[in-house]
Amino acid sequence: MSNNDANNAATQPTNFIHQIIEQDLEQGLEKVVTRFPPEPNGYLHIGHAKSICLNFGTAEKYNGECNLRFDDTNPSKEDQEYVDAIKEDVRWLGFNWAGEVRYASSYFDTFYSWAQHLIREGNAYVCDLSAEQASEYRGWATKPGKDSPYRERSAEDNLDLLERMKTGEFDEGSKVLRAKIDMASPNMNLRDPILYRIRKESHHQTGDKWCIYPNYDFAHGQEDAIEGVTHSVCTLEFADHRPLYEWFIEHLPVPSKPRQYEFGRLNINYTVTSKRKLKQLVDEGHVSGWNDPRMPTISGMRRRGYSARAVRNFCDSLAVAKTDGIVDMAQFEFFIREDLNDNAARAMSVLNPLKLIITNFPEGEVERLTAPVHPQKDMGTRELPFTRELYMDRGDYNEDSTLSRKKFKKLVPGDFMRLRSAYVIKATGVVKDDSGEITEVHAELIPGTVGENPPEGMKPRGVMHWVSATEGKQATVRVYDRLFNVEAPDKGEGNFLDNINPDSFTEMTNCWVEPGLVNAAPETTFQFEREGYFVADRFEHSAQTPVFNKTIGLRDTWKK
RNA sequence: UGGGGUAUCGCCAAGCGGUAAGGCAACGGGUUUUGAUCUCGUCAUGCGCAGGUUCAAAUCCUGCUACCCCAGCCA
Repeated sequence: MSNNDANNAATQPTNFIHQIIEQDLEQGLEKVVTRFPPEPNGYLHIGHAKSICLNFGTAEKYNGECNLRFDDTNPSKEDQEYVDAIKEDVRWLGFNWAGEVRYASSYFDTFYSWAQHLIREGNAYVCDLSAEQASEYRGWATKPGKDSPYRERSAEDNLDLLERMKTGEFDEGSKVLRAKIDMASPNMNLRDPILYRIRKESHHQTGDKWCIYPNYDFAHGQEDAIEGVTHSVCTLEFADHRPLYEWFIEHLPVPSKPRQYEFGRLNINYTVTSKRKLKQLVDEGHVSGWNDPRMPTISGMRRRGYSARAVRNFCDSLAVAKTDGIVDMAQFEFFIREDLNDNAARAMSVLNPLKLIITNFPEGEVERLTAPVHPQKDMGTRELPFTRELYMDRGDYNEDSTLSRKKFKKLVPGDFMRLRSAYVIKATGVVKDDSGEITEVHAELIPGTVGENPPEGMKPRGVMHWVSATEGKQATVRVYDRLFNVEAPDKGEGNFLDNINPDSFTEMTNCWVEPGLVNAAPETTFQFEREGYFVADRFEHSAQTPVFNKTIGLRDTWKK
């Protein structure tokens, strides 16, 4: 772990889960075991990152262990692709799970024998009610449910029926195994919850071995118990399930007694964190895939250029509490910029090129200037070829020379400007095409101003970036903006898709970068000075076809 | 109108009976060859509301109110 992480860990707010753990430790608990238990039915997103940092971070903090366990109890929604992606994402975030990856499906035999155990104890029964009937029998929040007519089947019959469900003798939906608890419980989860349902589907891990699959409630606590998990941390919506979680732990011969604790899931404005919605964005082509740089998925953030450290720092800054708030995207962006400012190499790139001719610099000549890779940290230097023909950004020139020096720190006719890491120049004129558009800006350099202040009276208005038109390289730059243009895209009446920002993606193919950049390895991050942070695309960048993604702009306090 | 949660600055929050931490954002000043960074400063007589207990309450009690979650053979 870097110093940065260590420092943050030291200032980390103590949360209620850590408080509980510390009490448990004082009372003799020997080892803390946590787990991150995703279902492989989609890619991980920033909300999962918080859970990952909490679970793995907690284990790390107390010298315990954290398992990565796939809660793969529903083959109809799951896929090996997701299993692979999730493993990659957890590793990329910088965490190592204890031992091998675990799968709920590898405990299916045990679950089955435990179901038989419940039946023998008179605590479970096979129910033939249809889904609709079962729903009716379940009652309403304020209305108690009524017992299923199949509730009093004999243990022998139940055992036999369950076995036949398992071997595929019955149709999907025709039978389920239910726990016999209390149809009048004010907690709906306790109204004889379903333990097994028939699903004649091939499972990504167990193939066609099973025709029945356990429900979440009949799996999760037992998985924790089998793995010796001490603190099973989940999100708030599972609080109502805790009594059921405990019921199974009490009624089954489990090897350990884990406890469940709930915390508030992470919400961020201007985005959605629901696997269902993210999948919809992918399936319907609103984004290019799960790793589209606009996606709040871990793989999307990675491709966008966010570092794992920035994501971790952000997650660690988050409170682990029971409030369900919506964190401001600006808070996340702070950590992204903080990390990139510290670690990204500086470079220059002209996004909207406008020719800048240095009229007093000889044609064909190349002056090799050097510039630091980072303005504060010692990260070495880089070579910057300076030539007669350069590119500057169109936005850095304005014909109105009456603009105040205080307010407009860019090039205007007759005034001086510093070329970053190079000369101070004076704008002397422009060339326009027939339509009146400026095609060239002409300027002359002030000799001796590289690394030196200009003579009296030539104080530059400001500093601007540039790239040699003859030595620089052409590149594609992809600019991303927020995917949704409202704070809470999934709240309110309409479809969340209606809130998609139509301008969230812009591709600029005529950008110019300093020559060294095309050789950058994919995923190398840069600060293009005065523009923002960019990353060489993980999949499409190459020396022949340089592609950079805009990660995030520089903080901009310029009041227009 | 059943059950389970939660309410402290624009946002996220600490606080666990002794007189409102911190971060983000915002707003001012300084430094600067990135309008970046860095740096200095400002930002809750107030803790959902109303009562009560106490020398002392965001913290305890009572009663309200608001919001979130639960009626999948999803997790």
